[in-house]
Amino acid sequence: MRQEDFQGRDGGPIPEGRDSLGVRQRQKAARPGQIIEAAFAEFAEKGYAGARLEDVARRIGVTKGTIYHYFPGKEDLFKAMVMAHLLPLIDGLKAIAADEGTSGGTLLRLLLEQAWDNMVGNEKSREFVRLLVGEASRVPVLARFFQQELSERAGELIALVIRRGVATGEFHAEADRHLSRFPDAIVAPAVMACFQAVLMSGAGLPPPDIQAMKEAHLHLLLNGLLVRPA
Amino acid sequence: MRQEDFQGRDGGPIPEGRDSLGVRQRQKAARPGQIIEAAFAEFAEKGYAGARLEDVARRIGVTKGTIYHYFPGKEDLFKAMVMAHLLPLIDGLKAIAADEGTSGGTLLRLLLEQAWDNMVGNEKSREFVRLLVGEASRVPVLARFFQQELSERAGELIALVIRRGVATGEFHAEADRHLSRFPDAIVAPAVMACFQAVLMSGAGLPPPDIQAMKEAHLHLLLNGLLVRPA
Amino acid sequence: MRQEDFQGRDGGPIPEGRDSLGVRQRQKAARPGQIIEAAFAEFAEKGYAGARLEDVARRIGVTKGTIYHYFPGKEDLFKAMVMAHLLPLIDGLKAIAADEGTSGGTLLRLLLEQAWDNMVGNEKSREFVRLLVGEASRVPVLARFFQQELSERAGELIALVIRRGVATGEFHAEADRHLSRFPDAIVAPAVMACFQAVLMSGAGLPPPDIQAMKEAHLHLLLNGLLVRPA
Amino acid sequence: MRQEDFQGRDGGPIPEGRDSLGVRQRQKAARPGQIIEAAFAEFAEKGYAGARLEDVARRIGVTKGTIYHYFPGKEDLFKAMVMAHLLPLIDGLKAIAADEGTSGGTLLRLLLEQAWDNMVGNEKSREFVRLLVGEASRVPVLARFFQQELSERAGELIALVIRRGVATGEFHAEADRHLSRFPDAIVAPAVMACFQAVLMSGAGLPPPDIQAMKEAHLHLLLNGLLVRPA
DNA sequence: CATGAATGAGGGTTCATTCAT
DNA sequence: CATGAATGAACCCTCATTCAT
Repeated sequence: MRQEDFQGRDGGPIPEGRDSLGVRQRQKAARPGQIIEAAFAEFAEKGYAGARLEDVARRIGVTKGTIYHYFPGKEDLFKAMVMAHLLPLIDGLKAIAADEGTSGGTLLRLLLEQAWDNMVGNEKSREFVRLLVGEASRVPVLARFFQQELSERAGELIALVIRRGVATGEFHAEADRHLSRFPDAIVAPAVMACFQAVLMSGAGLPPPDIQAMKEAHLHLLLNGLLVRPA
Repeated sequence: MRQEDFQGRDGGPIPEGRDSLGVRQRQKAARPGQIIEAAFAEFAEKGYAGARLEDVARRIGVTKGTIYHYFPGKEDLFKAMVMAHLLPLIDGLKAIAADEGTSGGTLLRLLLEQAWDNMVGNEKSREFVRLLVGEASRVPVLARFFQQELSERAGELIALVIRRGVATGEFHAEADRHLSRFPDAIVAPAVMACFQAVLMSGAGLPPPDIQAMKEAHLHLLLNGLLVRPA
Repeated sequence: MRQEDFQGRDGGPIPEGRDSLGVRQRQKAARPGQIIEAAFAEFAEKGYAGARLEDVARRIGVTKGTIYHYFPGKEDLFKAMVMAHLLPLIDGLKAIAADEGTSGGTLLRLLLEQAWDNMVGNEKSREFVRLLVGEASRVPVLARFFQQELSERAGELIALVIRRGVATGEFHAEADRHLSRFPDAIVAPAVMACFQAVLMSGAGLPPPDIQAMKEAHLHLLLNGLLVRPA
Repeated sequence: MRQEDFQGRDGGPIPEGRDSLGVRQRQKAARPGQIIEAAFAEFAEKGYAGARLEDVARRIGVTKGTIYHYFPGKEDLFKAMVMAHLLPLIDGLKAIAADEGTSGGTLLRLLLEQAWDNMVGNEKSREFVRLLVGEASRVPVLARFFQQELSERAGELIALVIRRGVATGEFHAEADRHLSRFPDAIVAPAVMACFQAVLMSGAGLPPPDIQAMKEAHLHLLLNGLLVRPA
């Protein structure tokens, strides 16, 4: 895995093929999306190095060679897969950021709601978070993209939300001062929940109660632990 | 990697070789620890499937064969390496748990202090956290061990700390009710900080200010965001 | 590449498409020639096994499938390409052979002139000679064809020329006796020049002075080295 | 096949393993030579791209992997094989060049004698000549090495021989003037004979009479064709 | 104890060939 | 006629594992 230049397969998230076309045409248009989806499942299950392109192909009923019609190689497929999952998240962030006239508290709740729904809410996204943490940092171009386009952007958005809350008197000023250095602390419990769920699943144990975790997160975040903040 | 039965390499964390023995004897006693250390470095850098035993061997100036004198195979080495890192963490937890007569607030600070120092404080432990999340959950026996011996135990300890704080009036009662379902939320920012640091490193960017992050964590945890809790 | 039966693509050297036909018709008629030309370029550059039909196709702006409309497969294309280059050479030989009433010396000069012009004179033919030597002898049907239709025929022609020269007193009798066993020795320097030029090109060095080589060949051939032939 | 830096496996031509060592040791020392020999046979038969490393391995009763203990990859093996065959030829040239006090005629005979014996005399060397012409020029580093270390050196030696013959009055002065531009013309018939033999073999025809060819070469070279040189 | 030669089962990648459109 | 998606058989190369020394 080397860095190289890098082009996400743009377009919507995992294109699915139009219609009103011959069977062959429809299949062709759908292939990249199918492959990416299968690749995600395979990479999530086995990790980057452990995944076999032949298994990716088998998941969608084609042969290895077909993958090479659409992606130059394993690494490019991995990158494209990561990008296909990252772009919607970025769009989600942009959507919230565009939401101008809202109070800090509401915006925060919106942000966390989305974080829990998009990241923790379903098995696939949890696996994706794990994959990102586990493998993407070994692919410099992905690490950089993630850091700049998502992590940093999220940080700025959170900082903005906090500042707005402070301005309206909802949040206390100390929060701004501290969290501007570590805005991700705000969403950390959601990320943590991903791992916990993935781990329980890996251990063959029953999954945790995600709704309860989400509420715990919200409550802790807003109120903290101390009875009487100094 | 399949589950199979599993035996952690007995006791101490990464045995280092006693003394008052011939050089050969001392080397022999030190080997397992050396190998485990080298294995950690290799696994952290390349991931489980991407790591090569030959490279592990080269890191300590021996050849492949030597590793097979001490470990039955790659997977066993991986397990032993994970265990060697996990056991001290468990011991740390036990030590705190044994600390009976302390107030909730102090105990919490102690707990977090240890979490930041042991997990986020140095590059190696951050990498280990990433490795655990990224790979260990694919090894059921490790996932189970981690879940039962560390995660669950930590959860209980945190719950205990909270309950004690509530009992002494330091923490408000709501905290107990919520966090008993998601005690790891308490340490989530520390874990998050690991990823952030690993990711920045992977992206070739300067590392974040960990001390500031730690303070942000503490402050947020204790005070929350809201000015006046309803 | 196996021997199998073998059919040279009929007549003319690299058919080029007549005229007074629709564009489509003209294209269609021209295709085989285009393909053969592209195939030659590709085979010469990469060798038989290293050549890719897709690259052959790309050279003339069509796709792989098109080639299969005109040739049954890679090996057949190779054979056809070799034949297309061989046939004109054979015709050249026949033309000279038909030239009855000329002296040995003139005929010899004619022969060599043609050899240098057709084989050494331009990059493509030099590459073809190399290809023939390098690959065609691994295709029995081509080796046989070349041997019988060109090599042997050339041998006979040369022998004839020598005999005629001896008869007219131009060449000494010994020449006939010896060269009847190895008539190709006469043209060997021209072949050698091909390799030398190809090799210089492969080594990234400036090409040799072909005109000077040709003169050296002629002079050596006619006069030999010794001052006073016994 | 790319150029890259390049190191011939020095040493004698195809080392063969000493003795007075354990079986394993003896085998190990012999392996590179065995592999190179097998590789030559395979490359000669199939060409570079057509050769399979597995078949090379099978020829000496080992498996594919073994080859990779001794050579980094296919191309390196090819280069090493070519070098192993080239070096002795170069040494032969040097030996002749060192032969100071001999007349031009004798030296020339010596040179040609060696050329015929080393290049045309046995099947393997003929195949090697073909391989060199057919493939080596596609490997720039080999093309360059061959050109500089063998071709050029041979040219200089031949030029020297001619000049010496001219000085002693054996050869006429014209020869020097012409052949200094194309010294390889002197040995061209020997090279030609290689192809002819390889081709006959490829065509499944009986091999030519090499001794007669050699004599034809000698005679033609010394006396030329013309009865009375103008 | 340690070495490293050897194995052999893959896994990534290529490409001639087929065939529905 | 021409396309290019899809196949599948190889082929290069890797590497965990074994074992004679």
